[in-house]
Amino acid sequence: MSTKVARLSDVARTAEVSVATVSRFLNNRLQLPAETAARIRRAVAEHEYTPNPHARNLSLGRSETLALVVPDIANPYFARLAAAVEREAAQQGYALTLCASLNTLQREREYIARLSGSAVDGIIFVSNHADDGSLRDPINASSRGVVILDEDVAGVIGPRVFSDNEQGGYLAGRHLIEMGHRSISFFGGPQAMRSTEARLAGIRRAIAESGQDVAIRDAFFGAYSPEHGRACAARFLSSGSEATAVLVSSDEIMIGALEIFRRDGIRVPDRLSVIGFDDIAPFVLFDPPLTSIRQPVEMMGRRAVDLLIRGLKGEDIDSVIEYLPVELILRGSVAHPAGRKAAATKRRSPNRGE
Amino acid sequence: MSTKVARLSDVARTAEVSVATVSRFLNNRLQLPAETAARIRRAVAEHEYTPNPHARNLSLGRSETLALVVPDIANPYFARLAAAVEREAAQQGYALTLCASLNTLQREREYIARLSGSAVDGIIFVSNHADDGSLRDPINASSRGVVILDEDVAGVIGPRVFSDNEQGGYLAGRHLIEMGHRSISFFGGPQAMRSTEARLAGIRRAIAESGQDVAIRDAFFGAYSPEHGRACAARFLSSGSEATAVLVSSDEIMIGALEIFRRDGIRVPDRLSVIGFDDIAPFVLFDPPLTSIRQPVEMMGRRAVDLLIRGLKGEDIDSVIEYLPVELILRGSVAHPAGRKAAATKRRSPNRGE
DNA sequence: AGGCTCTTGTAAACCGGTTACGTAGGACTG
DNA sequence: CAGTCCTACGTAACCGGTTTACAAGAGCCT
Repeated sequence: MSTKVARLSDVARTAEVSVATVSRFLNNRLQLPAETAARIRRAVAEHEYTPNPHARNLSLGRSETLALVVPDIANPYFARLAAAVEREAAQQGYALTLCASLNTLQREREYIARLSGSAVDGIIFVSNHADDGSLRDPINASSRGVVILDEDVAGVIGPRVFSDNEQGGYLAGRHLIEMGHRSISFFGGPQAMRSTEARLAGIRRAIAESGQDVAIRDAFFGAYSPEHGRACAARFLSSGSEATAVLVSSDEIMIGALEIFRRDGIRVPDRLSVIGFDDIAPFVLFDPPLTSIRQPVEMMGRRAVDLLIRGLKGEDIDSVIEYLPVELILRGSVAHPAGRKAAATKRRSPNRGE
Repeated sequence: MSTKVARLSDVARTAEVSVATVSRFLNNRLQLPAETAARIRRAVAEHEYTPNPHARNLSLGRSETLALVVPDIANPYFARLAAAVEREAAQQGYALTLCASLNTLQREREYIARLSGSAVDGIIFVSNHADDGSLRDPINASSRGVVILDEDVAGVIGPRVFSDNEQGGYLAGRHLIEMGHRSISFFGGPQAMRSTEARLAGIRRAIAESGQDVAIRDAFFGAYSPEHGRACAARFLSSGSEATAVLVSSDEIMIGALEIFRRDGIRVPDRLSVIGFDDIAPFVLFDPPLTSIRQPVEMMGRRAVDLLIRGLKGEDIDSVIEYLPVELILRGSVAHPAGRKAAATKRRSPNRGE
């Protein structure tokens, strides 16, 4: 066991050629006669040579590494996103550096600054709150490729990948209206965020399209968190809302809201219908199984990586915006509103609403 | 906006000193008279200089980066672990590279090999299956620091951090026995794994300690996956098992098992008591809320990082093994076995078993 | 004045790759 | 036979930091 790890020059000496020859040969930038090639290969094997990545990075000016900035990987939604990103990155030969921003502007900016240096080749940026502009500038100043994923950061020049939130709101709204609801509540994310606005707009489109007299009552906005969900539910109940159904804008909010509804004995869907958004948590096993809009999380992760890498390779992707398709998963948490006929309460999804 | 990013030599020239002076000054390895220091600081600011990380890494031979090898980040258990690891690493000034092994030996070995080069300073290794020895050798050959986390890899020389699985099995077993169960089933993880063996041993200890005549019936072993959970439940049911309670060895297995139990109308806990392990999923909201052994996931992640970094700093940590304390969270999925008195069916945890 | 130690700084050698440019020798060409 | 091309490599200049070895001048002592 040698104490020292082999360098390129060791291999070159053993193979009796120059370092340039070895380097170019190993990087397939040079054809060599079989005999020389064999000598090099033998020397590589003998020394158990692997190129030093730091040297390689410095020399090439890149590291074949991407960074993912995400509010919190413990959150199952971001965990899934991260898994998809990692998979696609690995497949394309890139490593992935994970950066948890904990949803604070300060840490987001820190990461942007650090990564912009040239620690990584590109950045996938997922934020979870409205930007006051102090994110836009550092991102645009970054010399690296950046793709915005999942939630918009206004004013950033560069590609974006979202799920089709508007369509999600629309599908949810249409379903509720079809089921007979005429007064719908909305437990939303932060008010200033695009995802929130888009989902609300989708509900409105569904309402307009239905031609029915449907009202959105008690729309609450706040963080994508169980706390906010609890607060929504509490305010909803104490307001004596007349809404018969509620669209809950994320799994996290849902978890908090259900806790309160359950505590207060609000039966779902008998007394109140609920429809979720994200569909990451094992909602099949909830009581009742939750009808939900499913976000195309895997696809989002993969598309973001793919775009980023294409950008690194020189393609012009700055103006790409993608809206990936959501899906309505029918389970048991939406029924006809109380007081109406309870026929056909149970329906099954044609796709895979287990 | 300069097209070129500033280098150390640019700063040096502007400050009218040599690069060495700037470098040492910036790394606090040199006291300078106020006037010179100010000149350098001014030059740094003017050029918006940040050291090139690749060059720094090459020169220093380290990258202040750790790697986390984990079967699958989409799995909430590993997601939580990853979050804890990232947080602690960030706090100590290290970046984190994420590597998903997808639980395949091949990818695990690939990662070990790649990372051993010197891409990262240290590795936290989490596997999820029994090793046939082909992991042990590359890990031991690695020039980097490695800490084994969560699941043992036999024969590896180095520090380890586990949860106290034996104690988890014991707490679960004791609880079931106290509730009156005399025939207990075990839906385990892979048979050859330490975590599985330890949990089983814990149940046995509880049985021995109780002095009662308690039997472990229908112990099934397999992957930590919903599929395995479904299979366990199906075999359990078709075998007409006499067990009145089952210890389910992970959230994932639980999710699969509950699916089958629910489908077949097995009421929990009336007909069958279940107790989980991990307690990551939002089991509070399940029907019924699940009693579970909670693993100290955050602590595990942080301890692993802390150990690793201490090792990198030269401390001798090779023989450290830590077993972090688990906790029994009482909720509603364990009752007295059918046929017995149903008194005191509901109990609350003294800690925080909400 | 000569010899010391500090202070402040420099020049140059690393770290370990990649690559632009060059060249020696043989084959082919007109 | 000179000119040209191709093969098969070698030399040395990068990439951008850190650090060792060393020096010039200042202050101080004897």
